[in-house]
Amino acid sequence: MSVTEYNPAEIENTIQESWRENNAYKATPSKTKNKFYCLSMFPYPSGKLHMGHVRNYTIGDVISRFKRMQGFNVLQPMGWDAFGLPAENAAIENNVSPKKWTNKNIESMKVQLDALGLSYDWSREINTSSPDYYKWEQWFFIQLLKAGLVERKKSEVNWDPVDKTVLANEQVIDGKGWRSGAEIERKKIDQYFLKITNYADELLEGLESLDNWPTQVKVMQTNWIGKSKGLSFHFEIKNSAEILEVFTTRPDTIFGATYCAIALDHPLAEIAKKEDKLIKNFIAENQINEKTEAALAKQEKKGIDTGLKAIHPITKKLIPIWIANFVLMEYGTGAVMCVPGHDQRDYDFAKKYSLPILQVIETDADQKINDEAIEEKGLLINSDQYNGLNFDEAFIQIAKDLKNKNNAEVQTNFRLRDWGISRQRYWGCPIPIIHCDDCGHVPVAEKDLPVELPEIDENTSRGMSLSGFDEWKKTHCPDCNKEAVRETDTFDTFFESSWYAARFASQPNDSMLGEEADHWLPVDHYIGGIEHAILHLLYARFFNLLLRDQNLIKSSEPFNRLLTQGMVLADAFYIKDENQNPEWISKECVNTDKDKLTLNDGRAVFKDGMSKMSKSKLNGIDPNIMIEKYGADTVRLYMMFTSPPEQSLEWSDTAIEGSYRFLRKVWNLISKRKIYAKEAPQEFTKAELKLRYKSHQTLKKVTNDFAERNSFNTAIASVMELLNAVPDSFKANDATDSEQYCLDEVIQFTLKMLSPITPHISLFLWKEYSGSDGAEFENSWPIFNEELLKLENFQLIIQVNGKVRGKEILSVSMGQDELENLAKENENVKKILANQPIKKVIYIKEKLINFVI
RNA sequence: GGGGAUGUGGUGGAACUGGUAGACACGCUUGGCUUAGAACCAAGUGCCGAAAGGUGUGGGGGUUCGACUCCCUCCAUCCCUACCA
Repeated sequence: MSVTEYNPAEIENTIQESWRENNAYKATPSKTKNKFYCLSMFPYPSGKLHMGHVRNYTIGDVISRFKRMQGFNVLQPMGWDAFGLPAENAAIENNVSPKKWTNKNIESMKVQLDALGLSYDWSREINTSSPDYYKWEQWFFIQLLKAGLVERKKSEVNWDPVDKTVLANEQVIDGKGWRSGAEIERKKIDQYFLKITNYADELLEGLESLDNWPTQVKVMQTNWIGKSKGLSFHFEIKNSAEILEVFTTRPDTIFGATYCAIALDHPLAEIAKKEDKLIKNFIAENQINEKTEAALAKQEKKGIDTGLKAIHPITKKLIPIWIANFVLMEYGTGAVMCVPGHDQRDYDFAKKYSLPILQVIETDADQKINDEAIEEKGLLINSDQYNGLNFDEAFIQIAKDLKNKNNAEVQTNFRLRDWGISRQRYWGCPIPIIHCDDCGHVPVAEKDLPVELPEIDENTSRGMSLSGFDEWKKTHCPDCNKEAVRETDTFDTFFESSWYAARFASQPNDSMLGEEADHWLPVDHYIGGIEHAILHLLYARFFNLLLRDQNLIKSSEPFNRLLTQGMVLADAFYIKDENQNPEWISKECVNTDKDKLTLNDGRAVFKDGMSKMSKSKLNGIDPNIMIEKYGADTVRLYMMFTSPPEQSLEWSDTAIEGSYRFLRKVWNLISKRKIYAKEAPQEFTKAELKLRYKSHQTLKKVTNDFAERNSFNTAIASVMELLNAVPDSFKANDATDSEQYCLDEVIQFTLKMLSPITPHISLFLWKEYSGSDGAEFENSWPIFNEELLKLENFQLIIQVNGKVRGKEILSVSMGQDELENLAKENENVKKILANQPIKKVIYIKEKLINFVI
């Protein structure tokens, strides 16, 4: 065979063509092989693959390919999370229907994915915007409705009064509509909710079984669900028949309650504002128009006294009731008891409005509430009959005493709220409900499913919602056949992504899921961005329980093992405009002269450092261009080599050259060789045994890195080390038989170990090198020989007082006494010990000895 | 504000269970090859120091014979915060 240059484009086309022809990655249930379901979070079809996708899908593909080599029957599907806001925005901007826009994007992104050499079973492709898919979502919603897991209630949305449309949180910037710039209003409308709180306990307990999930994700979900035990009780109000219901997790601090705070729209606030103009003004001025949790928490805390006095349930003292902008009607009862001595938020508020602060908990004698609240638990003081009790004792006693007065209930509370699933949009799955004047809100008959989206008109209004489709809305009541109207809200797009994993496993035409679902489920390995740690992953776990309880699947958790990959970052550059504001520019426009960065016109360019690749910062790197330049194998190798998967990855134009160089090195070594098919030699020289040791040790490490640690960067580094360890003489033309045999071992292991990461070059070289058709190559993983890993000698590290002072190569058969004496005799060690008495000797077997003097 | 993470040479990172800090790469320096460049090959490369040696994992403190690793505290950056996906 003639030696040619490494030409990735040619190789990759050839290999990808052969995979396509052979239907190489189509998954069918097997009775002999164990199944392995590997899933990467499917993308929103924005039109262009970005480096974040490339990284995500490469990780999933490496795991899939490795498992396939280990003999598993692997299912790795891919599809499209096709509903969502960007399609509507594109429609408004470019006058193209969301459907056309989305489907075009899917087409081009599929080509891009294929160019990466990802081993997907495309026969299972899902497009969530297709009626075949969302039909079952609608059907399932109706089952949930029947099971009492759906609630219809009023809830607030962001209303843009100029564009006359509901806005997503990200479309509200500083309280204003992103297009209109109008002040956003809060509007209450009827919406559907899924009762995820019914499953709060099970979602919490389920986390304990997820041994192969990152702890951080489990902690985040635990905190998000936020289970807490507390006391629910009420205050009576002086000169009023009303009562004030509150919940607290710290009943031990009840003697420290010096005021109560209620929400702006609490019933008591409504009463108070009728009587007092100042209060009315305060409420009007403090209406919140941005309601994300972050925005609420950062706003200045303001309040006003209602003049109402609550009667402390134990001391009977009167304490004022304030209206406060940080208390929300939606959470709990919309009212809280405030203990400024032991809650920092209450403390700040009390200082601001000169409300009394009492200390009722003592942690140690010195700690006083001079500058801040004491939030730790301790013993009760200034609490009459409860003085001296600890938290648990006080909780029980106070709960009991209040209960006896018919005013308390021990309650378990969850921070988790029910899932609001209604969206006032066009490009989503229509909620299958019909509103009838006589029969109320009636589910669409199952025979009439799916409720399909209407085709869109050429000229769309600015705000996009189904409510504008008057003809489509008109229908008849499934119960009484009277004229009725359709529900015009669509599902939250998290709905689609909550069950796609199951649908990939089984997609019958006549039902939601078939028998094959339980064959593949649960997903064995799920890979996606850490940004989905809470919402998507919690909703998907919730849906899995719903599917189980509807007897559609058997497993209780959808994802056995989870890998959350970090973001892809790149350098971002900007210039300053006349107001010193940054104006982002693309890297291509920047000239580097010595240390100065400039534009062509000489203006100074500033470096922002590494930040997430984004459109707005113009720092995205186009995967296509990189694939054209270096080939998919290099891009994949770079992605896997340059950072551990969980961490963020910093793009570097020069570093990717290094990955390309390595593959060229592999090519140059192997492409000019043929397998040296002779019998194994009987004896090996020391140098040969050393290389064989390295080969098998590397294989052992790489196997562990792939299978257990998901540590691909270190796996690649060890393969590089192995190739570096081959002596030149072994590669020479006059190498001995046994040298060639050892080199063969290196080559075979190397191609196998690289195959999951760089599948094209590996398979191509294997075929050429072995002269086989490569059929078995992707289905077998080599086994290392434990015998070759036994060592006769080891290196002993000699420390004095924990500092390395010498190293000795010693036999593993040496006893500790002998070894200790030898260590003391080491020239440098001897000098430092200088005959001083040794207080202590610490010996770590075959590793280290430490003399303490 | 709350929750979660991250911080190691000029750069990306390694050190898996408390036991040699800097593997493997990128970059850089020197040399070879070349008319020249690219590519490739060889040697070197944490910092201070001529060397001996000292010092060094965001800052400060602690536990330990021994700390990148465990504890306390502070700082910086990133992610999520329920209608972006």
